[in-house]
Amino acid sequence: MRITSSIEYATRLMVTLAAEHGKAPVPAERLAETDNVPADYVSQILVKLRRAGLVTSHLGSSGGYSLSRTPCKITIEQVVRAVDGAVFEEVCERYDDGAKDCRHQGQCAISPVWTRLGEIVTRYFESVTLAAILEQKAGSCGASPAWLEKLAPGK
Amino acid sequence: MRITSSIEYATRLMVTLAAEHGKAPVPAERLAETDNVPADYVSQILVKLRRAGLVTSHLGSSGGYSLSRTPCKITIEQVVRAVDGAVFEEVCERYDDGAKDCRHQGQCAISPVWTRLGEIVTRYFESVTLAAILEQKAGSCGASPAWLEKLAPGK
DNA sequence: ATCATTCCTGACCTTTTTAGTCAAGAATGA
DNA sequence: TCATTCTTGACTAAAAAGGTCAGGAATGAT
Repeated sequence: MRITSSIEYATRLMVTLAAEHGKAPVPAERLAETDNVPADYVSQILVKLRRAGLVTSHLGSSGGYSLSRTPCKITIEQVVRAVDGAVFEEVCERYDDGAKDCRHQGQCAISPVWTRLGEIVTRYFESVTLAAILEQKAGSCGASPAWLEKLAPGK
Repeated sequence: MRITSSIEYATRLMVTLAAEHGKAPVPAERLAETDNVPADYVSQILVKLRRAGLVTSHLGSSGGYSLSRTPCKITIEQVVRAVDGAVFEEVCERYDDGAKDCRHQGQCAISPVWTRLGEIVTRYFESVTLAAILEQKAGSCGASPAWLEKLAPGK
């Protein structure tokens, strides 16, 4: 299981745009340099982010991209969904030719394990906003943000 | 993000073996049929599970595979690690040519997000045992097992 | 108006990973 | 002794990830 380059890159771009929020739009080319992302790839990712309504594009000279809303209102969940389509893919029926003899139906107890995992991951991603990441970066708030707090129960 | 076929298949095999725990070893071919996994693929997966010490093989006629310990002591985390090598791969440096100009070092605030996710996923997998899945399957205990309980805090 | 800037679209390519197959061989128990 | 069952490792095919490219259209600056 791993974080794809699209997700990593998209997150970098969004964090950078968050830092520039309120200022002038940032051209894709500058984002590519700043965030160390291949120039032709960055455009593709930005298109997805735009279609998802997370960023706004401005044509013409001194154009570029900017966040379409405040960094507080944008979560990693939204970023991941924008570039990958879904945070967690359904497992059911993927590994069973059609649905015949599917181990995931009726009495199967395995699929709930994956479904639950998807919920947990989604829940976590929803709890992390661009603003929180930025805050962490600036080191402006001493204490760790909520999403970095220790897990509650057992070891 | 998704569950690979290896993980899904390995889990099916382990659950089936858990159900047969204490009885005679189960041949790979029978596992393939029972769990609807390609026959030649099942052996490969079982080899990994054996090398990880999760199952024991018995040669000769009436041989086969059996769990190497009680289903209570085997977690999904162990199964995933056995077939995929790691539950969650490090993100750092994967997307930065070498380490030069790496966004993941020093002041970068993104990598902790992924690291934390890895911890959460690992923690979850560690909480799910084969015994728990089996119990759920049998419907023997009315209430949901711990790992299916509602998440604690906010919506 | 013109023109450099910047985004838009979609096709294309390469590499890596996933998923699955195959065959020869060695150990074991009946 | 021999059918059964695992062992090993190489091999292949398909899908996904990762990245490139080119032609075009919109916009703002001058």
